[in-house]
Parts: sequence; structure tokens; C-alpha cells
Amino acid sequence: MNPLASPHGLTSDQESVVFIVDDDESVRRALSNLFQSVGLQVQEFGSAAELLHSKLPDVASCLVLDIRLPGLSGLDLQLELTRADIHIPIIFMTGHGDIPMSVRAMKGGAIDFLTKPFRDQDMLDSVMTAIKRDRERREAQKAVTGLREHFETLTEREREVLALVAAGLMNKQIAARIGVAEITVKIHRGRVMKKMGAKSLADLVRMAEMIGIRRP
Amino acid sequence: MNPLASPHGLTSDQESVVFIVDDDESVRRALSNLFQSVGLQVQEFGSAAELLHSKLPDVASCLVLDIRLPGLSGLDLQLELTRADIHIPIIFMTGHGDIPMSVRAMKGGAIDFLTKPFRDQDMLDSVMTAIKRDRERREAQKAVTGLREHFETLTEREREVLALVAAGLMNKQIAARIGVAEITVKIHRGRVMKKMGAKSLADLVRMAEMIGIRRP
DNA sequence: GGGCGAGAAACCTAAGTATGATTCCCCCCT
DNA sequence: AGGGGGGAATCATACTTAGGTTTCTCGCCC
Repeated sequence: MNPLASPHGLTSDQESVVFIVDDDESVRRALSNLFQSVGLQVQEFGSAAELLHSKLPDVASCLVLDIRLPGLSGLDLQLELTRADIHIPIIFMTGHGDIPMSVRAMKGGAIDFLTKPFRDQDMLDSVMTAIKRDRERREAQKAVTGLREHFETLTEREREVLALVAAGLMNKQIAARIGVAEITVKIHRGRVMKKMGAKSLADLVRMAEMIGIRRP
Repeated sequence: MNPLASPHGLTSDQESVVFIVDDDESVRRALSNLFQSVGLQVQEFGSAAELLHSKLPDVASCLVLDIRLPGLSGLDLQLELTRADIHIPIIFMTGHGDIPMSVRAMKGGAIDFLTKPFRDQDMLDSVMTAIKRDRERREAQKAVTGLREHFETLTEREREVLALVAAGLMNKQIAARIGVAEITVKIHRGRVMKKMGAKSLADLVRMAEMIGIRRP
């Protein structure tokens, strides 16, 4: 049997969690069962504050959120998370929502907005989509973060040289621009390549693009 | 007075059109007046088919679409346009919509989904956002298209060399890979630079990224 | 003192630019 | 049919410029 398959026969998405936020325990229980039945891990919260005060595991995940919550509403929570630069995909559900609410949620980047009662399969589809998106976002993020860490080890001069190299200037032009000898530029340049772990100039240019280095 | 300002005192967005699709002429008339009052150009259609059969001007624009239309519905039209790879921003309006409709529209990339009656200012805000987005999309598209045109002028060999150069290989490595002498690679490479209009290797690498050249 | 920036000298490799020549293939004209 | 032109690809030779490394030396500042 495929070791990646859950005991239920569906593939478990290697480390992924669904966070459920709903003040109704019976709803949480039902959703938990649903998600666990397909091999997903689950974590339950009774309010937005509860979720905000807990530290979320660093794995692909998504939020299943009731619009109406005690304290912060679901939409408020979405806004808070966005402001905190936490971009976990959100699936909203509601029994008494309206169109402006759903539009606001979707504009805010929500994956879906389900009206109760919804079909289990619809919820599962949305959760799977959300987790897939989160995994992709995390992978992209991880690459950029790694690059930024390398970038942090550069000295001011080296960053300056990196920017000019990535802009396509020749060593002698860079030297003239920053007022040093060409040989000095070569030395900085070599160190930049080593510190950034670039195996070629093409590599370095792509790295500069990824961490958003603007031409000076 | 600022030559970019319209006679109404609001800045006219240099060449931009709003396409209105609604089967109710009085609605179209009212919207036309609204948009023209802020210096926007307008084009009206009574049905989805009417719009699909007309050739749209090549300027920043957006669609204001009633959900309920004779023939193809607004959502159907959105789907058709997406399938035809036409990504003009869409603003929906409806008097009798529901949440699933709005969610479907937003998932499909709509800018907004307004319920009648809406405030004029809300519609104008959405239209401005939509046109701004379209202008940005067009500019990005134009750059890529220009690059692709240059790419089309390359011979097979030159494209091969371009891909390997962008991947960061040295001339001698490229030569070995494709089974020619290093000098030949240099010649191809020089021609690639000229034909693509790249002023530096960094330039060329970015171009390759933009037109989506995958490392072989 | 150690990290950082700057630089000199020497040396080597990589890249880029002619010039010329050959071959192959395709198309057009006589 | 035959001939010519031209684009494309290939390679050689020769030369110039750019890029990169190593070693060593200063000066500065914390």
C-alpha cells in the first residue's frame, strides 16, 4: 500500500492542518470529523482571539471561519491577519450572510464563501484548494527567505555592487560610479557571488530579481 | 490648467473606455451619464452577444455587466471571455443575485459585485480600480509581447543558445552540450544579444525569464 | 586585533569581435 | 535544367576586452 495514503484510503496531505474557528462546538465537531475522515489534521478554536493568541504550526494549512463570531468577526479576523502579514488561505461559512459580506471576503483574498447548509464535498474541495495554495505560497516564500538571509550577510558596499552588477553595468562602469578602482569592484563582486551562493551571473541576476533589488 | 484634466474638473484617464452591458436601456443611459460625468468614454451593449461580436478598442477599459442578460448571462460572458483569454476587468451588478453567484463571479476574477441599488460613488470607485488594473496589465503585456516578437526572429540554434546562456552555462559548456565549437557559440550568442536588443547579459537573463524560457 | 574597504601586481580564463571560408539548403531567374 | 543569391550554420585565426583569483599591503574604526 502506498505509504502516503491515509488509513481511510485518501492521500493524506503530508503535514497539513485545518484550523476551524466557530463558536458552536457541535459545528466544530462535525467539521473536525469531516476533515479527519480524509486524513487532515485539525485544530479547533471558539473565537478569533483564541486563534490569534495561539502559535500556529509552520505547515501548509488553511482557516475555516464562521462569519459570525464572538468578539472579532470572521471578516475582522481576515483583516487582522492580512495586516499582520499572515496570508493563510481562508474559507468562510455563514448561515446569515449577504452579498456585500461575501464580496468583501473574496476581495480580501478568501478562497471560498460557503452558505450553510453546504455539501461536505464542497467544503472539502475548497479546503484542498486552500491547502494546495498555501503549500505553493510557502515554497515560494521559503526560497525568497533563503535568498534574503544570504543578502543580509552582505556589506553595504557589496549590496551596492550587487545592484549595479544586476543592472548590467561593466566592472569599470561600476568602479567609476562608486568611485573605486576596477580591481576593487572585482573583489566585491567575487565575494557577492560566494556569499549569495550564485553559480553564475545569470543566477545572480535572478536572485536579485527575486529579492526585489531595484536598479539604482 | 492641467491639460490632462477633463472639463468636469476630474482627471480624465487618458484613453479609457467603460463597456456597459445591460438589457435595460434606462440603466445604460444612467450609467453612461455617470461615467461621462467624470470624463470616461462609454460604449453600450444590450446583450453579451453584441459585445462579443464587436471589436473592442485597444485601450485600458473595463466591463460593467448585469448578471441577468438576454441570452448569455453575465457569468457566462465572464467565462467566455476568460476562455478566449480576454482578461478585461469586470464589475457585476445585480438586483436579484445571491451569494453563490457573487462568489463565483469573484472567483472568476471580477473586480466587484454590486447589488442594486448601489451608490454612484461605489460604482465609480470600482470602475477606477478596474481601469487602473487593466492599464497595468496592458503595460506588462505589451512588454512581454515586444520581447516575444524579438524572440520570434531567432533561429532554432539561437534559441537553444539563448536558453543555455540564460541558464548560466559558459560558452565552452554550451559548445560541448550542443556539439559545436566554442567560437560558434560565441557567434550565435552575439547574434542573440543583437536580435533581442539586450544591452547586457543581465538584460538577456531578465528577458528570458519574462518570456518564460525554461532551463533545458 | 579583526573586520571592512580599498588597492596594486601578476596571471589566467572567459567573452566578444572581426575577417574569411566552407557547406547546405532553399528559392528565384533565365 | 542550370546558375546565382542568400540565409543559416559551422569553424579557424587573430586580437581585444572583460572577468576573476591570488597574494600582499594599507588605513580605518570599533
